[in-house]
Amino acid sequence: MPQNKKNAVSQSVINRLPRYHRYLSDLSQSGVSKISSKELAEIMNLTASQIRQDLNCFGGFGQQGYGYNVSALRDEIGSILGLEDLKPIIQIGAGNLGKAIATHISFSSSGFNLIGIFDADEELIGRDIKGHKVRHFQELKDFCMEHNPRSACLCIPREAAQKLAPYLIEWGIRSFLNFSHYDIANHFENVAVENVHIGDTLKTLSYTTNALSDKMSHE
Amino acid sequence: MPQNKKNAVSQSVINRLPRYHRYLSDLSQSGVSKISSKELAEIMNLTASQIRQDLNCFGGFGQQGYGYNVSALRDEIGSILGLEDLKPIIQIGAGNLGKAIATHISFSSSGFNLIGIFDADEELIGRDIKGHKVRHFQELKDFCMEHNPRSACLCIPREAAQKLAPYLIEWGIRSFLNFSHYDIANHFENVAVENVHIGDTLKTLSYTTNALSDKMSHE
DNA sequence: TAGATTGTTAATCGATTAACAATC
DNA sequence: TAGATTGTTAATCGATTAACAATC
Repeated sequence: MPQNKKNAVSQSVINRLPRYHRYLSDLSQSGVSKISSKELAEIMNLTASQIRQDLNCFGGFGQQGYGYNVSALRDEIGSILGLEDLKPIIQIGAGNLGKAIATHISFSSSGFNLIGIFDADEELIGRDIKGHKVRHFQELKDFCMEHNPRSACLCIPREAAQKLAPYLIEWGIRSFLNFSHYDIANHFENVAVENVHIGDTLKTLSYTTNALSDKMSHE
Repeated sequence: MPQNKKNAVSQSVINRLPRYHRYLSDLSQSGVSKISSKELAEIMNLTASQIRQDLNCFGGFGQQGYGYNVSALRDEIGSILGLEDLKPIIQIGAGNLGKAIATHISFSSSGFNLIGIFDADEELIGRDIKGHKVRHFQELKDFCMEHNPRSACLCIPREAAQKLAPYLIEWGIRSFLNFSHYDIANHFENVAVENVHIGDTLKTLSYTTNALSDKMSHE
């Protein structure tokens, strides 16, 4: 039972956990064994209050008068995030983006185990990406039946995602890392979706870039 | 003057603007010319109230009793985001991720104009990515002096980002699309940073995936 | 005009920060 | 013990939702 205190932990807290995990891993590897919420807050540019509040959603991991044990806390957060039990995940799409994701991202350090890569492009079928032969979409159903992945990483265009989503869900997929512009969460219930829309992020940067120039020129 | 009403628009609102823009573009292309906040809310899975509240940070773009003109509103939001004036941007890193970003992302539809790609790996120098010859880091300073980019897309590991950041800022870069784990915003002032940490997103998905299974098995 | 829907103010909700007693 | 720092409650702040008068 990973969640031992409050029943519902807010999305904002959950979104901060990976960053805590990252900083604590780094600290641990630099040989830091003990840290206070105040020190960590300084490093991460947060308030000590927020850190203590966040952690206490899951339990009391510190010691009064002392602080937190860095590696123990890192492990606790890793366990809350479910990073130890590697969940099988398939990737759909082996184009430019798909290749980069499969090569660049460490699924295994994020709680998943990449077990297959699929594409529709004959050109790509059979190629090797990180030790995985790219398989044809035709094999998807049988593969899902056999290996029971519950998660998928979608590196395909919106139309393909829209077409494929109902099948994936029928075949047991329940959680998605979604790079497509198809809004899965709006169309299906009881699915977990994380969208990565780099174009949207760039547009936000466009706004803040302009706002920054405005600000600087008014000073 | 893009911001004509309130002085400070919250980050939450700004983060929603690209999604509005995307949906309105799609609607416009599907031939929809008029929409009410209620209808748009339904499609986007938001509340009508939030949409009206968000838009009114920037001005009154609708018409009482009628609703909003889809393409006009799309253009207004595009203009707020600064998508028309293409800001020169350079990309640092032409590895797997860099290649995918440069190929996959349309900078020009997000307010930027990619003017150069750089890497340190001799192996990659001179290669062509989307019509850009990959240049060596050595050329960075002169290139910045000549073309005056203010923005950079960092597709390099943390150590490289940490080493390079002070130089980039010295050479005039003020805004970053940051794929590295180096926390630029913590170390420099008056810079605009958007971080893309796909590993963090995956870890969040790991949590929600487990939470979902728990939920489903308790029903 | 009557109906619809905005722009905007007020009420609610949730998240962050501050404060402090508990305790190592 | 005295000092430090947590866990936790209370206060503040901001964001979302509801309500409604203005108006097309």
